[in-house]
Amino acid sequence: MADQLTAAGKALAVLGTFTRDRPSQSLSQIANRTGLALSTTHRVVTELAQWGALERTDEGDWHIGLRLWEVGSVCPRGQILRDVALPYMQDLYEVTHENIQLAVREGTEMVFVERIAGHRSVELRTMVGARHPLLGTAMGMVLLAYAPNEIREAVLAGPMDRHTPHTVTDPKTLRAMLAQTRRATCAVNDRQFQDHTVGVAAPVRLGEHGDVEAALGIVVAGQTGAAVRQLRHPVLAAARAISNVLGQRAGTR
Amino acid sequence: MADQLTAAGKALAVLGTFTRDRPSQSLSQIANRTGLALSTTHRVVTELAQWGALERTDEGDWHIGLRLWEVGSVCPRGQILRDVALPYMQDLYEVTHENIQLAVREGTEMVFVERIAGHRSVELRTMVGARHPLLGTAMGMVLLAYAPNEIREAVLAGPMDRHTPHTVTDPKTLRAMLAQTRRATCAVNDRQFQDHTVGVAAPVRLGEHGDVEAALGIVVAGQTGAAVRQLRHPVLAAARAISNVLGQRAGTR
DNA sequence: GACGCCGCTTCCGTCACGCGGAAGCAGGGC
DNA sequence: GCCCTGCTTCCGCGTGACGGAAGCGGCGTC
Repeated sequence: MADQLTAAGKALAVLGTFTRDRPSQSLSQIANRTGLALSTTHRVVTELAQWGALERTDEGDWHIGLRLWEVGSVCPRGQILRDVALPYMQDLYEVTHENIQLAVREGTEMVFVERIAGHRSVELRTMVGARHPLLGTAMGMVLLAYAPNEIREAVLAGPMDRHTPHTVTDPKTLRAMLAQTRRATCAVNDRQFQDHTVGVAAPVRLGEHGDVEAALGIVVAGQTGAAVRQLRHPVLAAARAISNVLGQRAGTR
Repeated sequence: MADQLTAAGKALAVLGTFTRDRPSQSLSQIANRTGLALSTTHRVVTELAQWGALERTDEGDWHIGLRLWEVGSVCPRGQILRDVALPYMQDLYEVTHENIQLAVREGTEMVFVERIAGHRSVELRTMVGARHPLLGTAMGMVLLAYAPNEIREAVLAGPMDRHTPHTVTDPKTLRAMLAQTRRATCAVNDRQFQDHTVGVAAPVRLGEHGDVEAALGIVVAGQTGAAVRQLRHPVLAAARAISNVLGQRAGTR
């Protein structure tokens, strides 16, 4: 994280050092990670805190402030999307009691925006706010299938992680699966990411032009075949319902 | 929103102009609201966009970017609290099918952090990310009951909105209600905010010292008396469960 | 209790970076 | 074609940001 030397850039660099794994850190840790001088860091941090972007713990460490969360929650592809989708994810969860997830594509990755995980569902590795590659999951498959060409090519040309023996890494097969995803308006991931778990995902359209930028997915344990195929309809219906609400909103804005 | 004249401050001022009601705006709108010169605004906005804090719509308007949402989601009292609480709110919702809400206190107000609202529940006015005064709601009563003295005094001395004929505005009565809230570890709001709706709320403890900084609440329509009293136990249990998880987390951090 | 270490805070002189007026540009309405 | 509005780019001036260094305070050590 080199110094671009612009004042606002330093502030953003400071904010960027906070992650889910490192939600709070001391002044010198921030200084180290940003490469800024300690005194500079101090000034920037103090100013951010004054505005409410950062807060201080009793121990003197710093963490992201509620004010910044509030502003971040105005993100159309973040909290606002989440707010619209949650009731439908809710319904879906109640029927299935499995993990329900919502993600948006950001470049060649996806960011998890919402997740409903009751106590009875499979334990998942992903977290809200986390980034994840597109390959290897049903949600990623959906996002990739409807992504612009350059994104698709970049991903298919890039490195591919093999998570399980079932992970598909052959570009030709992947292309066929993407075509199939577009045809069926939904993707199924059979143990490609984790052994014993199967995912089903469907596209959510947002924006004025109805572009697909989000995906709704469900993850279930151990089942294959007919049981999974039955999940397609509720998932598709929920995704379509969310898209409809978003479309209406865009119109009335 | 006067100019404090510091560079980072201008960037923050720009971010601060985005609200739920105004999620996207043009360059000149931002310039007007911040009081910055157009060229300055342009430079700042461009830089924020480059980092990912802002994004541009096809129409040329600006809105909060996903990157900022990601950073905001690292807020302990925001998304992280939400992630811990959601499964329990989930369970509570499934039993009741009523609105379940989570809020944290920020000064003399509260900020809604999470909300589960199925299609069958009462329509509420509040939104996730919104601020709200403490008086007049069960959740606010809980937050006020456990707030530092100076906050409590400030609120009781301040102006009080009367929402319905049932709204309590007498400081003496309010003090008695706060004491009762602490005694019962939960608050009940009988039609003080909206006619025909009743709220029940319980404290959530977070932070190392187990301070109460959040409240879990439920809002139901039309009922009073015994039906409401029965809600106290599940709400209390859920709030306690969330507090426990948060306590353990703080220990292992 | 004195010493030293470490991390945070404050100070201040220098200098480059941010500032905003003004000019240029693109769209679109009359 | 003209004007008007809103966005973008340019550039010289002056001020606010920079970071080295000194000061401070808490804590562990001898």
